[in-house]
Amino acid sequence: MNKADKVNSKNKNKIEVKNNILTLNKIGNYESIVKSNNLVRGSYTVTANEQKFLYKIFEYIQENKYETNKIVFEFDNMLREFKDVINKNLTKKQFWNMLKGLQKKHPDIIINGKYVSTQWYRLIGELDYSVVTLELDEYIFKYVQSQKSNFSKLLKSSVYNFKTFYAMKIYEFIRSWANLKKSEYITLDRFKVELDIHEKASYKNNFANIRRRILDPSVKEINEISEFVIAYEYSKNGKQVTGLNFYIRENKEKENNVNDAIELIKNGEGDKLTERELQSLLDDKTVNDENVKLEILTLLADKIRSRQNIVDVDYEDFEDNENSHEDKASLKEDKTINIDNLSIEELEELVKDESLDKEYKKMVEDKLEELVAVDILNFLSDEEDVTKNKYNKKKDKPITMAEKYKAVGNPYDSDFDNEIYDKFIDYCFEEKISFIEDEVMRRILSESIAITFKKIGSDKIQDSCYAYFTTVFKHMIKERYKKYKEDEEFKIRKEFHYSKKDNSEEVMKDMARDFY
DNA sequence: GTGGATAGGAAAGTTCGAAA
DNA sequence: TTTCGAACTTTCCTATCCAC
Repeated sequence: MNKADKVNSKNKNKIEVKNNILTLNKIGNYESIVKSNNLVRGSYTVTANEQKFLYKIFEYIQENKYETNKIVFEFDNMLREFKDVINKNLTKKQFWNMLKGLQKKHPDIIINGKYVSTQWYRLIGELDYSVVTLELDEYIFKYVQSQKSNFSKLLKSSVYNFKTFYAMKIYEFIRSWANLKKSEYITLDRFKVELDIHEKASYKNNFANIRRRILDPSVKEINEISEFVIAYEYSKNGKQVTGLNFYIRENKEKENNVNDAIELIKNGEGDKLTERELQSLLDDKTVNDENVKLEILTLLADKIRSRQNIVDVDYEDFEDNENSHEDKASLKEDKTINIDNLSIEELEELVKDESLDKEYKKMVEDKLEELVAVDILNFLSDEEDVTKNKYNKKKDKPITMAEKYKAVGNPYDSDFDNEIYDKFIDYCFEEKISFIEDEVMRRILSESIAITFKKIGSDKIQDSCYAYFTTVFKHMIKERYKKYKEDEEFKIRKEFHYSKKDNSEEVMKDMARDFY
């Protein structure tokens, strides 16, 4: 046993002895905070730090077995303890302002089955940073002080580690259900009320925002930090989301994983851990061994260093490479003809020249493709400039569906020309390009191609039309690639498709569509 | 004070399903 | 079957928070 282990072991003994003394003296549960479900299911919003302060007050009441709702504490002591749980510096002035700010907030708590608006506490005393007295609302005090029935136990190791208020609040819901059930249904309306978002414009008729900003981040945080693994799904009435089903199980793996990981590090096998696992260990407050922490940091630094040297050769063709632009620029200088000022006809002549340098020829072809694309756009638009999205302009009133379909056509229209569309798909596949398929795009494509055929009908224009769409879709692919490159799902899909080892046309088409 | 992260609001765009 | 409004999703901009 090395020195650090001895120190840790000694500390561990100290903690055990302390806990035993507390248990014997029935002083209280030092691992959790208890909160009435009437408070848990109340309707209120506070900031994450304010919620942590409230937890601190509740903890204070329960540890010191308060009998009255006047809570007295030394300002400096409370500030020190509070700074420990929020993990950041806070000046006395900031802490005082937070106390005053929280006083002004009005939670709706459940009293006799009904929501009643109240305030958390009244702040008694002067601004001298000495002793502070908080006079809690009598019901709030009762809901925290008395622990007879209908209470939820909140683990300190979870609540003090959450970063967002919504994660804390949803964790409280889960805690209030978890003793009884593996899943729980809550109506969306009630969920909104309890999170106090029912009157906020961005959540009122916007379930996507609730998912994106509340549900998904909170579930992620709860799964990473708390003793639960949760998931949710939503139920609908027609199109309208009406309720949420939460699925809950205990995260037994979490504790085991941490212990296993520490064991690996101690055995000198820490490099088997991923960057994410190491980061998670570093953030884990249960990891106290300074030697282990140092080793985690070293491993993490190595991982990051090695990652930065990796070149993604598979996809570099898609990259916008600064150097390649410089190469092209220098290439241009070597030539006597500057292609920037040439017309389509001149470029078409030039591209026929077989003596051209291969790279220079590619430049000429690209330029030609670009000019043809613009030409086709102008041709298709007649007088209007279709490169500008007419629906992006701000309007006094929103465009109706009738107006929209009048402009781009109704995709359910029976005149929709599937034959031309299918030809285009084949062309895309042969050229190894893919595209986003949706109703409006489908219609625009079909119409554009049809107009081109009808007006000119020559093979040349047909090729130019394809060339234009190729340009557009290559651009779309490039944009999507940038997003996908950072996306874990992309890697998983890639592995999945390669593992299929099926190169049939159908599978390849599906694959292309999936990727882009 | 500054800059990055997060939350909120608004508007454009998409999808679904009810009604004609 | 067609039309089109309601609900949902995505995107962009601004405000606020928070760490340095």
